[in-house]
Formats: sequence, structure tokens, C-alpha cells
Amino acid sequence: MAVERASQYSCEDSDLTLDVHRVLWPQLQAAPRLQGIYELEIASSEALYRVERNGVLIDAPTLQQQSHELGQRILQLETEAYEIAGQPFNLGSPKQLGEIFFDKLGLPVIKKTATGARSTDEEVLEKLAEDYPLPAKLLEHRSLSKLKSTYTDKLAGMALPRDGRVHTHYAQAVAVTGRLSSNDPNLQNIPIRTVEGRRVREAFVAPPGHLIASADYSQIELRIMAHLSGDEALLRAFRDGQDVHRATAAEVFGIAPEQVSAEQRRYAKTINFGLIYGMSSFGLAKSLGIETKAAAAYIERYFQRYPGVKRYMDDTRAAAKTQGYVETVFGRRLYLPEINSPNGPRRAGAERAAINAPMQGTAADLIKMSMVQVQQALDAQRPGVRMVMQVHDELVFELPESEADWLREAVPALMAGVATLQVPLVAEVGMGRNWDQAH
DNA sequence: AGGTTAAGCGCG
DNA sequence: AAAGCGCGCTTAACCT
Repeated sequence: MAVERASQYSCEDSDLTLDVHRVLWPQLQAAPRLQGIYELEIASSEALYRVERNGVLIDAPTLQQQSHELGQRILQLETEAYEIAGQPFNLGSPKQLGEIFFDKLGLPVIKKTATGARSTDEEVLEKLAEDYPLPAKLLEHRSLSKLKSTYTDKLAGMALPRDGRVHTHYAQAVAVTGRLSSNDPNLQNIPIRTVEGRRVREAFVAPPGHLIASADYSQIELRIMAHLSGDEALLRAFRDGQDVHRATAAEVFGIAPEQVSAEQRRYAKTINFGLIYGMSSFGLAKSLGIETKAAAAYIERYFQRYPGVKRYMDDTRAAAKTQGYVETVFGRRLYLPEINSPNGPRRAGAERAAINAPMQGTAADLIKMSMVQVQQALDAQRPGVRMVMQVHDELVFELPESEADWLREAVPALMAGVATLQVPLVAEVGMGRNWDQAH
């Protein structure tokens, strides 16, 4: 019976795939630039198959130890929270939390969720923590619970007994921008931003005699913005190898790069990232904790200093409205059916996606090219080196110690050379016994 | 028992 | 009215 079901499924799958082919193939023939993207996807699938089969070695005892430590601290936080609240409750239930916070303790409601419930998200808790003791406990409890339940408790159990390795699945046709996504487990959202979270990466290890190497593109999306916009000041910053956030701060604040303070650089970094996402003055104000008017002044100043970027953003919105889609450097398309919607918020959302997709998508194109070329080089010259993960702008490898010099030299060169843009592409490598040390 | 949605949060 | 792009996973709550 199982065989019959399998053969029926296989036949249906092939038949339906042929139906799809008959529809899509003529469309592909009519769109020359998309043929190149199609070829890239076919070539990438070969490299992805290899990465998935390789998997990455997980150090289970390290995770178990971390789970234990997290569990102790979480228990302690729960006791302290009950003490402050005057009663036990489920800290993991936003509903119960709302009742304790807003009904029992009378804390102010900062904002509502999409469905009208009183929000207790991180931003709200941060604000409330300024005046009350309980929110801070919740914030720590939330972050540690996340680490334990999603990572330290789960990962080791997902390693195959056969090889002690986790084999994620990469989806090649999920993210609309052309990025990969990773699932079961997702290895593209392993913590790194906090010191406690980073420790999870210590459990992504190399076998004895081997190393983990991480090679990542430097400032890839901003470089693509420079290329796409052709903005002179941004091009110059990258061509001269400047610290781009510092350079932006110098422009926006009208001072010399050496005079830029740490806070000014942080502002500029937020502005640079915000622009890639189509952020408004309202959003910039919120993330910098300043007045909307002040944020608007920074953005205006930015566009005065980088007029090419302003022109690019306007042109991209306009092109999206007339064509109904936007393209990456290599011709990958993102269709935007809501770009001319009469619904203001929906249309604005489509405009932000239109701004972002060419940059995010071009970065995705480039790292797929890198994966193809690097895998070909490994097969031809370095069969002992395995590519084991892709994290959007980063490739991770497991290598015999004897291959360290080769990899340090060859992989960034390949990654930088996959395409010639108006600015140089730069890739950096780190190595160590585990993924944390490789950064 | 199993599926879905909401809220929340991890990453680039 | 909404206000920052792209994802996947966990828990609670609710449903069949």
C-alpha cells in the first residue's frame, strides 16, 4: 500500500509540475533577464543540496549546561515576579500579564495590539521599566525563556543520531525578495546580539582537527544602494574604503569624520539602515528616541548630502507604479500588486517594499552566485572543506586545520569577485573552534 | 488529539 | 490609519 501511495504521489507530482512548466516556460522565454535568474536558481539548488546534506555539528553537552543555567535564572525571576505582583501567574501569557499589569497594578497602557488588546511587548515593557519594578523582571524572563525554549532546549534534539549534526532545510522559493529561508531548524536566527544569546553559538562546533570559518559580505546592502543610486558621495565613501556610518555622520552633522562622536555615528547607522527599509521620520524618531521634527531634519539633511539616493528612491517608487514590479541588479523581479492601491497604508507598505527589494534581492543574488562558485572550487580543489550554513550575507564552513590558509585567501576573493558593481565588494573571514569564535 | 491565530521575538 | 524590509519558531488561547 505504501508503495502504491508513493507511486501515485510521484506521478501526480510530475504531472502537475509539467502543467506548471507549460505555463511558465513561455513566460521565461519572453523575459531574457529572468532566464539568467532561473539559471542561478538551478545552479544554487545543487550547492544547497550539498549544504543541507553536510549539516553542522552540534555540541549537545554545552547546550544542556546552558539550558540548566537558564532554567535556574528563569525560576528565580518567576519567584521575584510573583512577589512583586502579590500572586503567582503565567509570565508567558500576555493575557494574564495584561490583567496583572493594567487591572491589578494599574500601570498605564502604552499601546494596543493589532486586535485591540493592551500590548505588553518589549517596547512597552522598556518604557514601563523606567517607573516600575515588575516590567524589568518580565523583560529578562522573556529573553531567557526565548533562548531556552527555542535554542538551548531544542537544537541538540534535532541533531541526527547518525552524525550528531543538524540538517536544516533551505527554502528557495519562499522569500519574495529572492533570499533563502531556513527551517526545521531555522539556522538563520541563531542569537548573536546579546552576550547571553551569543553563547548558543559556542555549541556550533568543528570536529577534532577542524575549524569553523565564517565569511561575510561587509555592508552589502549599502554598497548595493551606492551602486543602484550612483550617488557620488556614497560611491566615494566605499571606493575610498571609508567607515560609511562615520562618513554619513560627518555629512549629516557637517563636521570632519575625526570629530564624529560615538552617538553621532550610531545616529548615522540608524539612518543608513532606515533608508534601506524606507523608514519615515516617525519611525526614525522612535528608534532614536528623538522628536519627529528632528528626525525629519536629519532625513532632509541626508538627502541634501546624498541627492543621488533621493533620486533613486523617487525613481524606484515611480518605476514600481508604472511597471507593477521592481528588479534587482540581475533582473530578479518583485511584483507589487498594491503599489497603486487606493488604500493609503497598503500603498505605503508596497512603496517601502519597492525601496527595499532591489537591495535585499541583489544581495541574495550575489550570495547565491558565491555559493555556486565556492562549491565548485571546493569540489575541484578542496574536497575536505564543507560549506555548512548560509545566513543571508554570511557563509559558514567546516575545514581541516590544514586548509585554514587556503580558505582565508580564496573564499573572500571568490565572494568579492562574483560581480563587478560600481563599488568594490568586500568579504571578511573569521575562524575558530566554534561559530562564536569565528566572528 | 490536532490545527489555527495572536502575540511576541530571534536573525540579516 | 499607519508610521521599518524580509523571514521562522514558541507559547497561549481557542477551535474543530
